[in-house]
Amino acid sequence: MAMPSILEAAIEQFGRSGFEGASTRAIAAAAGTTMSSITYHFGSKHGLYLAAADHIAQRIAEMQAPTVERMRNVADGSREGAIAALLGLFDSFALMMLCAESAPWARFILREQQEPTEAFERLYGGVMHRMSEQVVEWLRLARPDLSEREARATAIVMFGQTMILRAGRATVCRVIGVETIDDEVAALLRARLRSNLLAILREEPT
Amino acid sequence: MAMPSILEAAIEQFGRSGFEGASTRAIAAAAGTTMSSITYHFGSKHGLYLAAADHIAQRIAEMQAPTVERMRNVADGSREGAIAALLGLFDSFALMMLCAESAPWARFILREQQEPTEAFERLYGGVMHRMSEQVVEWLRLARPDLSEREARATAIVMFGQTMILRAGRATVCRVIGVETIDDEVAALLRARLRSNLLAILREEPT
DNA sequence: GTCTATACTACGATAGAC
DNA sequence: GTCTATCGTAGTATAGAC
Repeated sequence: MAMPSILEAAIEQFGRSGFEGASTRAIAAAAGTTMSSITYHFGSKHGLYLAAADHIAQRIAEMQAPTVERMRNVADGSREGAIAALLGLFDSFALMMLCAESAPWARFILREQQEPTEAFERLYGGVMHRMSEQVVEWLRLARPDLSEREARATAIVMFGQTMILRAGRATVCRVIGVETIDDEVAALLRARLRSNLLAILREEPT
Repeated sequence: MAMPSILEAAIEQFGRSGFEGASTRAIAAAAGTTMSSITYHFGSKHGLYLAAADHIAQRIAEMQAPTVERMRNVADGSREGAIAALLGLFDSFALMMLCAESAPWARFILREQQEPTEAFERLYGGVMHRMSEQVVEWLRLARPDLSEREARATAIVMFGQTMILRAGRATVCRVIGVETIDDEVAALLRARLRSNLLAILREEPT
């Protein structure tokens, strides 16, 4: 990136070093400006941090919007429609987790997951809530045997299968035995994810 | 914790604030000593960071050792034995992810996953490698239809279902609709995890 | 709006008393 | 081994020039 915006530089630095570890000087320098312009535009280091969270939520929402729209047409209220919609949505999540752009977002979000601050409200309210409620809704159609709470718990652990592609990236590469995830390995992981999701979604009540 | 050791305080502070954000003064103060004792015992801030990684790996290995031992007896070389061993092992992982002690470890490890340093070598070599290879071995017995690489990819995404209980904790609580995960919610999540694993492990080649 | 200059605090490392 | 004292550096925030 030739010249990132202040927000992009902030996400990068906050993600790598945390709120305290990141320095406004370094963020400003990376964005090609000076520290005091951060004060001018965002009020303070804390204001910049919250703006960074909003920016991430907005970018994720934008990135997932076309797929969500498409899957809403696939989901016709039937069980098979819901299964197809969920497979499409989780594959879209997986592609996001695998793309390079999500790396700085993930660093930022994972910190907030472990130690939630006001910024987590921005992330959850900005994009996570709508996405998870949509998954739960389709999951209840796909698995009518599950109670509301069981469906919510299932949605979470299903999402975990996708999230690990980013959150556990270093271990993923080690276990597969590659330096970086190329297209071939990405296809392998997506295929396994899809297969697992199908096994879970098609399961009949016993 | 009345008076944490320097290592415990270091894991806490490094996990919360990152390597740069954490201060040796604050770590020393939390451990009830002074900054220069860190220099004396660990050489430098960096030396303390590596020692913290070793400590985490050792504690995880100790915590999982009894279950691994028990499951090695359960795994008798048969498919059903391997399935039972995997269910037991992943449930043990889940209990670790749910217990309070793993919170500071997770904060530390997740940073290293996103931005691996020398400390990740300590974590991976210290405990992750043995655990993941054991999972892959049993998975190949449970799912003989999978190739080596498919089994490795499956092991990863299966582990993701467990890891999200810690790595995505804030979102887990929101989606379930609770403030903290009590015993009842923990049981719900473990049951869903087990059910999903069974669906994946019992799937026959199509 | 964007810069320089500066006030004040906190950092890691080290030296040396005991 | 553990402490205090101190050095040089870097942090945020603010004031004010332009």
